[in-house]
Amino acid sequence: MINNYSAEDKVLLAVDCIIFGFDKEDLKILLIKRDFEPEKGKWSLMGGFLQQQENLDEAASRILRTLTGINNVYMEQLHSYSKVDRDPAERTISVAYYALINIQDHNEELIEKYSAKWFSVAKAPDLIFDHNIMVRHAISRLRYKTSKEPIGFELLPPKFTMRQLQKLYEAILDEKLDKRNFINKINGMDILVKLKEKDMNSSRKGSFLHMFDEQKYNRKKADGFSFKL
Amino acid sequence: MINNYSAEDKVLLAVDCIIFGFDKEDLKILLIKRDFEPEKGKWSLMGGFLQQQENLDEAASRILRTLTGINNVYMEQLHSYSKVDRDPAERTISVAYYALINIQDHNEELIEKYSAKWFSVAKAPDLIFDHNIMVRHAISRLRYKTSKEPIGFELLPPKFTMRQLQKLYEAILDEKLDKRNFINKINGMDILVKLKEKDMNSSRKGSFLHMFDEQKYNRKKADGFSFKL
DNA sequence: ACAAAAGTGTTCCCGATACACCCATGT
DNA sequence: ACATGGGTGTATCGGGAACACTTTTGT
Repeated sequence: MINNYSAEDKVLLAVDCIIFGFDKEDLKILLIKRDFEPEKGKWSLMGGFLQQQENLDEAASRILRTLTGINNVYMEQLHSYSKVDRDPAERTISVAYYALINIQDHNEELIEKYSAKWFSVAKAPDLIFDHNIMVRHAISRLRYKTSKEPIGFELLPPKFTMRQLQKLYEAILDEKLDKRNFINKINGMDILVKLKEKDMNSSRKGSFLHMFDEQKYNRKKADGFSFKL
Repeated sequence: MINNYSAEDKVLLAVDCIIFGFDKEDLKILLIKRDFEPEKGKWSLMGGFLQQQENLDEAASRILRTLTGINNVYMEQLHSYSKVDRDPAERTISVAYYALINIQDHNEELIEKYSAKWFSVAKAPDLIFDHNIMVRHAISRLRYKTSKEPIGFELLPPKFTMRQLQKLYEAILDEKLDKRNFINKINGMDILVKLKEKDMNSSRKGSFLHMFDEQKYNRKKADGFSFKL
């Protein structure tokens, strides 16, 4: 016989997404106000259930797309949460994912449809179930990961200034960084291209825009280089 | 209504355990020879299904206990694997855990009952499903984690020599370490107690036994100290 | 006497950090 | 002219890596 597994122990498997964005100074997360039970009216992460024909990564992408309209987003599986009574309605295991998006890319209509809102991580409201814990874990993972892989760029527009990049890392790490040391480190890795173009919004002098050169990074990585911040 | 979740999307949730041990020179994993379908006769990780009244950590502990007879083992959740056809018999999502045990503690009868066997990680056979990938991930996580937290001791007997500890880290990292630098680093952290007792098995001269001082470590940690190797 | 593992400090180097002034521009 | 943020280089410090000889004891 092929199928000797018992059917009695099946469970509902949810996927919840911690969606990170970065806005000028603050690291933010996108939360929804639940218009359904349980916990209707409270803030929570965007989530959904795993479907039969998809894997977890696909479910996470689908859920993210539902709320933001964006495809091809950097996402990573975080952890699975399984406390027996974590969801009062029914036994549910949740696999948390975090996503990094360029905050300008979100879709206004969808945000409205789901009563979603961006919150600075420092000022986010209490969330339902164990979602607060998930967010804490996600921030901790984000700190680790952004210091070891060049994924911070996912949170910025394609063209960004050094200052924006520094502000981003300051927001993620929640500490001030030295301007010269930061730029020296970044330039030392030689994975950005400096454009002729300047961003004139932030100062009178203007500041040069840069782009992450993914090809160059991949070549260097294949050669033994590793990103380190 | 309380329950507005659909029942159609429930899935089987498995827990698979990568059980690490250390034996003189080698990092090992405990594998079982499946005496049930699918893939009967092939090697695999020890696993089981999540039950309704337990969370994932508890399921992992239960599964480990079933095979080894040991309780209170260091375990950590690794990752969830969800490829749609990963298990040919039925859609199953698996949450992998890794465990660190003192290899001397295992129970011979249980090992025999499950046709289990210890393999050096370097010489382990091919495993069913995606278990090879799980093992690779587990080793990678183990490397990271043992360099940041004093969990390597879980793989040793309570009393161990500096040389054993070094061999352990060499096996985990798969690289030779310098004897003096290693001992200097360990002693610099001041989290071991050196016993008067010597282990006379490894050499004519004998070498002093040490123990991990968990209280001391916890006090230092609360004071801002962090383990680093 | 010799073989086999244990034990023990110092030097050197590189990467991380600290730090201050001039520039360009809009008002 | 001045206010605002942009851009740049060097000196110091500390942790990590390299490195070799003596000790003990069973044979």
